[in-house]
Amino acid sequence: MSKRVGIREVAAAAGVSVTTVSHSLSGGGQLSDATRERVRSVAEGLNYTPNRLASGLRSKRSQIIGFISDEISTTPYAGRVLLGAQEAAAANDQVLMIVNTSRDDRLESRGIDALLQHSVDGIIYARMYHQAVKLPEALTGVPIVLLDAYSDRADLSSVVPDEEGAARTAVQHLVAAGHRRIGYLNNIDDIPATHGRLAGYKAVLAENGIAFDETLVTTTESTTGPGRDAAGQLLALVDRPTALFCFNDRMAMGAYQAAQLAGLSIPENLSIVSVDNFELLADALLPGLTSIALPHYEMGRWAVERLAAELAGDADSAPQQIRMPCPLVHRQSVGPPPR
Amino acid sequence: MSKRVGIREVAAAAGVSVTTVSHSLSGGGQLSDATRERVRSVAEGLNYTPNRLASGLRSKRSQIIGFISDEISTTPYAGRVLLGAQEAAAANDQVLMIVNTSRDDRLESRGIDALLQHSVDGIIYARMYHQAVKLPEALTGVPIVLLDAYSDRADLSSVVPDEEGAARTAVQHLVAAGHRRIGYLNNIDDIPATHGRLAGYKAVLAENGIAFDETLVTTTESTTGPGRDAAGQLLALVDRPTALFCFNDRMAMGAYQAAQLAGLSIPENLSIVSVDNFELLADALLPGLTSIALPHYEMGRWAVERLAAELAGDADSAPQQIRMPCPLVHRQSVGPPPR
DNA sequence: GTGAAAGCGCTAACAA
DNA sequence: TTGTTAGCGCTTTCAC
Repeated sequence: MSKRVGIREVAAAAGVSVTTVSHSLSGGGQLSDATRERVRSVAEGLNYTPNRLASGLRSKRSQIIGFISDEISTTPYAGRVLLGAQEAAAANDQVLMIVNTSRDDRLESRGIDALLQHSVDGIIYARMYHQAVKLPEALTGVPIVLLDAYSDRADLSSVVPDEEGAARTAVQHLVAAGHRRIGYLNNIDDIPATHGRLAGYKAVLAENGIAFDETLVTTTESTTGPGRDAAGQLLALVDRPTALFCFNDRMAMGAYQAAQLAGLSIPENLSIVSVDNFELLADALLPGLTSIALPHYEMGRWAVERLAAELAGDADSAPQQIRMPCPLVHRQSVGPPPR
Repeated sequence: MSKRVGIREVAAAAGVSVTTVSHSLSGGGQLSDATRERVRSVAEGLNYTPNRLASGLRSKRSQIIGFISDEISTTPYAGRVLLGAQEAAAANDQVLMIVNTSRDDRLESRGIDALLQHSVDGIIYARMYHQAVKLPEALTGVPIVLLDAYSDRADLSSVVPDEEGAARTAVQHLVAAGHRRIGYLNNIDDIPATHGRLAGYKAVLAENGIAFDETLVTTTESTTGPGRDAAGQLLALVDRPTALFCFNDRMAMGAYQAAQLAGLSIPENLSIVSVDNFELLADALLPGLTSIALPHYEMGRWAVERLAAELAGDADSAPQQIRMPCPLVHRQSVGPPPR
C-alpha cells in the first residue's frame, strides 16, 4: 500500500499534463500514438494504478457490478453462477460486489442501499432457482439483469434455464433407448421447473405416440426421502415403468435406493435420468447417474455480459429474455428396457 | 437513481453547514444532541444516503472488504464461507467485493490489483480447504486475514478448522458406542486435514488403550469410488472393523456402497462417522450419516470480524491464529458393535 | 458548538 | 494535439 503513485506523478515523469495521462490510459481524446505509447510505458514503469474511487466519483462509472441473491449458499449451484458472473466481470475490467438477502425484505433493502451507496453501475438480481420475482421499489431506474428469475417488467433482460427443453432432452434420451413406459418423479412446488418439466415430459411422450398415463407421475417434495418413496410406489406397480425421469439428482438418489430395495439393478432393470448434474451425487452414485446439467455458469456469464452491454449502450436496443439450453451429461444409468 | 440527494441539500434543509451534517451523521465533532438529532431526522426525511465513493476518497476508508478465494465454486462449502463473511460484513456496514483466482497466479494478480484499485480496506484471503499459502508480494502492507489457510507470517491472523479435534470427536463417539476395532479411510493428499485427522484418530485409540493397527488404515483419493474400494478392502478382513471413520462424506458414501455389496447393514453390522456434514449427502444416505461439521459459516464470520477489529485498531494487539472446533452432527449411522 | 474552506485523485469541458 | 481548470460529494483541519 504505502504511498500509491498518482496520475500527477505520471504526468510529471512523462513531461505531459494530467489530462494527457488520463486520455492515454483511457483511450480517450485525440493524442498521437507516440505520446499515448510513451505515457503508457511511463505509467507502467512507475507501477501506476488508477484510483477507482476517484475516477468513479468523477465519471459516474464505478466499474462495480452489484450481485444480489436470495441465497448465496445452500445450493451447490450458486457457486457456479457466481463464478461465471465473476469471470465475465473480470473480463470487462469490472468487479463484483455481493449481497445476500436470505429472502428477507429488510436485509434486501439494506443490501440494495449498500450497493447504491457504493455507486454500482448495475445489478444482477439473482435467485437460486428459477422463479418469478417482484423487483423492490428501491431498484427503480437502476440497470438490472435478472438471473434464474423473471418478472412482469418487459424492459428487463433475464436469463433462465429452458425447463421444458431439459425435460424433453431427458425423456427423449429414454425413448431413444427403447423405453415406452417412463415414470416421472415430479416436484410438488408450484414453480416453473415443476410445470415446465412436466410439459416437456408429456410433449415427448405425445410426439412418440406414447399415451400419457397419470399413474406413472408422482408429485412430492424434491428430496431424497420422498423420491425414494415415490419411486418405490411406481416400482411396485404391476406394470412397472422400465425407466424413471427424476425432477432432480436428489430424487434420483432416492430412486436408486428404491431400486435397490426392490431388488432391481440399474440400468439392467431400470433406467434413470434426472436433472441438475450435481457431480458430487451423480458421479458418486453407482452406477453413475445420467443427468441434465443446468447452465449455472453460463447464466452467470450471460447476465454480466448482457448488463455490461446495456451499460455500454451498444446493446441491441430491446431487452432480451432468454432460456438457456440444458445439455445431457451421459453416465451409466441408462440402458435398453428389460425384455 | 435519478438525482440522489447530497449532503448540501440536507444542510440547506436543516439550516446548518455541511460540516455539521457530516458530523451529525458520522458521530464526529462536538455537536449538541439537539442539532445532531434534528439533522439526522432531516436527512432521513430527505432519504439521504451518503456517496461512499466520495467519502471513501476523502477518508481513505471505502468500507469495502476484498474476498479472494481460489475457488468460489466447486465445493458446496464455499457458499457457507461467503455467507458468513457477507453477513458479518453487513453487520459492520461493510460490503464484500469478491475475486476468484482459479489457482492461477495471473488471475490472482489481476484480482488483487482490481481490489486495491477500488481501495478495499482489507482482504480476506481464503482457500476452499485448509492449506498452507504463500502470500503474493502485491499484498504486502495490506490488512489481511487468512481463511482456511495459514502462512509463515506470524503477523497475520488466520482461522482454520481444528482437524485433530474433529477426528477426536468422531472416533471418541465410536469408542463411546463400544467400538474397539475402528477403521480409518484416510485421504492421500499431503494436506493438514490428512495428517491432523490421522493424529486425532491415533490419539483417541491410545487414550482408550486400543492398539493402533495399520492394516485398518487406508490411504486413497478422497472421493466416492476410492472410498468404496478402500472400505471394501477393510470389510473383507477376517477380523473386520466394526466401525469406520471416513475422511469425508464422499468417502463415507463409498463405504455405504461397500457395506451394501458386502451384505452388511448400517448401523447394525457397521457404524460409520465421517467429516464434512455435507447435508445433501449426509441426509440423503440411508440411514442418515453421522458426520462432523466443518465450521465454514463461522470461519467466514470470524475472518471478517477479525479484519474489522484490526482495521478499527481496537483489536487485541497480537494477531490471532485460531483453530475452530468442529461439532458432531448425529444421524443414524452409529450403533453398538455387533456381538 | 458550528462553519468556511481545502482538498481526496481523477475526468471532462474548454482553451490554446 | 495538448494543457488548464473546475468540480464529482464528501471529510477534516482550523478558525470562529
